Amino acid sequence: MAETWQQELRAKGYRVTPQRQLVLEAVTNLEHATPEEICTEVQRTAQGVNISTIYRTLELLEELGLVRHAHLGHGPPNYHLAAEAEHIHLVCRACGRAEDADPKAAASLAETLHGRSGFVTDVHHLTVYGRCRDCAGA
Amino acid sequence: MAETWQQELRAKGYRVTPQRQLVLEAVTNLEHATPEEICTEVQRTAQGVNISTIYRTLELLEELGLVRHAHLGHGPPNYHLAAEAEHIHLVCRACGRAEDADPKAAASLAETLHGRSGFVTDVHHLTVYGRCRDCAGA
DNA sequence: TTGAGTGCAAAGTATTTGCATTCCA
DNA sequence: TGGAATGCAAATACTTTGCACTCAA
Repeated sequence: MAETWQQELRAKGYRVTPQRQLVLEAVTNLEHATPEEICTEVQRTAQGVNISTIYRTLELLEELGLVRHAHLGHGPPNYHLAAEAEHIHLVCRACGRAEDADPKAAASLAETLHGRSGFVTDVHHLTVYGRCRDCAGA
Repeated sequence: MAETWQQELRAKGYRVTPQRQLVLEAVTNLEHATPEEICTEVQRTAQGVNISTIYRTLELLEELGLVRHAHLGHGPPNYHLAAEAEHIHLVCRACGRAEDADPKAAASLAETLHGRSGFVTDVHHLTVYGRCRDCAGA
């Protein structure tokens, strides 16, 4: 059976703390959330947890490959589980809403870039700006 | 002959100021620059210009469609002339460097997204994260 | 026991805003 | 001249850091 993330943490000399467990749970439950939102979620269970711990933990979890983040426009980054189904983000510049899309749409892009520049695309980090159907129609 | 941007400004009730001219010149010369860098460039000519004017001016110029911006990672956004040859940005998550690529690579992506969700992709705002040839090899 | 992890407060970076003053039209 | 634009300073948003204390191993 696969190694748990707790075991992986310990194996690398890190410690398993309640804060880390809560942050990972929050990322799992919220699916897409900013550090601030994750903090709020974590504090529902443990109100003492500080926002700086959230930042430090997210950095660690990302380093371990458990979570990923994407930049959806001007604001803070958006975290989600790495294990979640991969997807790309479509952000509407008019109404600001974000929707998810199938990463297959970017397959040809990734292939082309790799062929031309040797660039290896991180598809689940892809954010596409534009106008959603509603705003494009207007 | 085409309307100049100065005429366009006046026609919309805005004023043509030295600051606005300098900001547009800076964006033109620097090609890719953050608000901070644009401010520094502008101040080489007019040292009194304030950073807040840079932000306000960039917002205006973008609204007029003269400049565009893209988010290249964590830092501040990156401005360039809208008239510049369109391109997409490839940002390496390992070394942090950004390179430009042909927007044609994203044509199929844009087409797919439009077909499936009606989303109109803003191709020149596209930033692709991943690993550049050098870092991918390592 | 001990040093990695945390909370807290302060600092840092990026951006926005209120307001008195300036200057384009 | 009148009001849009600017400079300045303060405020805001997001994130990082230093340090003393805590607790997982």
